[in-house]
Amino acid sequence: MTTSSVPLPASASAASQDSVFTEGGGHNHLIELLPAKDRKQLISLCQPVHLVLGDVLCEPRTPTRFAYFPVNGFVSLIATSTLEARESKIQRHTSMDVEVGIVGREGMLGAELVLGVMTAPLQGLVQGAGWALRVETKAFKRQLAVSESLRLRLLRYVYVLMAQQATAASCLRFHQIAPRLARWLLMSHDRAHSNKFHLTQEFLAHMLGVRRVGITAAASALQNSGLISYRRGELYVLDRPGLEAAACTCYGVDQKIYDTVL
Amino acid sequence: MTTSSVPLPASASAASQDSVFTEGGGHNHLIELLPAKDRKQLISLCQPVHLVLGDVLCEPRTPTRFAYFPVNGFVSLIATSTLEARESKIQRHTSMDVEVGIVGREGMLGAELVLGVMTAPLQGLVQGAGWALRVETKAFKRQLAVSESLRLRLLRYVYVLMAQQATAASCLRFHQIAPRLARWLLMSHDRAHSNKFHLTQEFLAHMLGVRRVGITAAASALQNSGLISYRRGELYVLDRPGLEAAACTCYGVDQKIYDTVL
DNA sequence: GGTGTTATGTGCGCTGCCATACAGTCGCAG
DNA sequence: CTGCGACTGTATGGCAGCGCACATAACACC
Repeated sequence: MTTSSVPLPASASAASQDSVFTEGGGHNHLIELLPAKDRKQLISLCQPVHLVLGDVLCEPRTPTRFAYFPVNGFVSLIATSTLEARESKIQRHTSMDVEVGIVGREGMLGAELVLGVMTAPLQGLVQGAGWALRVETKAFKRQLAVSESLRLRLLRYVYVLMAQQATAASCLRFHQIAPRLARWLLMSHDRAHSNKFHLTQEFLAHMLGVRRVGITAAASALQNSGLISYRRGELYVLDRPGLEAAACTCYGVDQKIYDTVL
Repeated sequence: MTTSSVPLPASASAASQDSVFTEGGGHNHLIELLPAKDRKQLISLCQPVHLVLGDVLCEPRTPTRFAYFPVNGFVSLIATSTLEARESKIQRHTSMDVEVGIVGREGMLGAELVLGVMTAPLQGLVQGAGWALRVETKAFKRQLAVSESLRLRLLRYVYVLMAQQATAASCLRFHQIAPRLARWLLMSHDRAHSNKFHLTQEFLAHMLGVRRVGITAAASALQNSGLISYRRGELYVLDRPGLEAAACTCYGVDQKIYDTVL
């Protein structure tokens, strides 16, 4: 439920002991891009926290308590929709949630604070365990007020988030399960810095907003093509270029927008 | 293609002559909410322009030349997606575009400028003819720099836009054509300030990202229920409460977010 | 090793939407 | 009034994904 705020590796020596800080080269990209002074100020307000798989960091329509800058882990942004009974004669057992964005080292969770709104618009679900820098809402807003470079940088990130959501919308509407699954794996692969994922088909179904059997079919196809392999909650990316070919172009679109804007 | 920049009613007297400025009570909501000084400054930079049905005010990945504050007309934000041949053995003739947001008197087109990005993320298609206040990118950015109330207000609007897009994503994924059509009509009704629309089924299909025959079926159902009536490009809203009951809850969700944030 | 739990694979009937084609119907210009 | 273009209604066949039910496989723990 709650994020485990561990005793932490605060100093550089402690960090070098902890593999999660050494592998993949360190920091959150948004923070890394700040001028040294602003970066240090912000980091001094943050505390490292461990993101535990399955933790919910924020819920829609509830006050934002922290902003998170993922370093190693990553978080899914999930839109929840209500079921209308009239729409189907039978009760729908699969949930109506669907992922509309992913936040990893390249971004931040809590962008609404930059817009002056204290209420989270989406659910934030930890989808890859790891570390993040966390800062309290109040301190973060104070820092936003004094650090223009921070503000400007994060506003541009908000643009990226919006573009990502727009992409997600048309992707959800038009693309089939298999290409969407491939895209999802690529996006996670980028943020996990590992070829190995810990996830079940049930979870993937939840993310893509489809039935589990739909994932079974799509994942089998990808496995038979030699692009991935998986067994009981462990999934391995075997052929990344192959996955890119199998994914819908939405992957490249998102990628490109991020690169040009940030 | 281009917006017709008409000779215009610049003075108050000219405006009182022109019915579009009198009916519905006047201004753009975002502008109206500004303190008098900031409002006047902004308005002095703007020129009224006529939004012509079908005009494209901005294209994705191209520089933003103007920001628009609709007064009477309204604009659809449209995401364009590419067709992947592998996804269907037969060529798809319906377009892959879909609307992910609407901007009317309650909002603005060109919110990316507030985020410090000069490139439009989506296509802006005039969907209801009418008037808007238009301001050039450069002047607008200068004004943003000096008017904090403007900046804060518009940032909050960006939040609303994001929420709208997230809603659209899950709506596209889970809801059927008829409720989505009802929702679309309600959203347009709110912004058109009229019970009469000028639109074809072809156009509606384009907006919802479905085939025309899908619209025929859904619209027939709504007409048979006495909620709307239409013939050859003219559509009338007959029973607004009935439409609200027929629409998916996404309508209410969007509404509520706007009310609480702005 | 046995047992319960979790994860994955399969089958079946159904529905909602798709692609395509074509037939009315209305409005308008010649 | 007549022919044409634009708009709308209807029909046919197909497919992707749905709800549901159940079978198998791996692991985890005693």
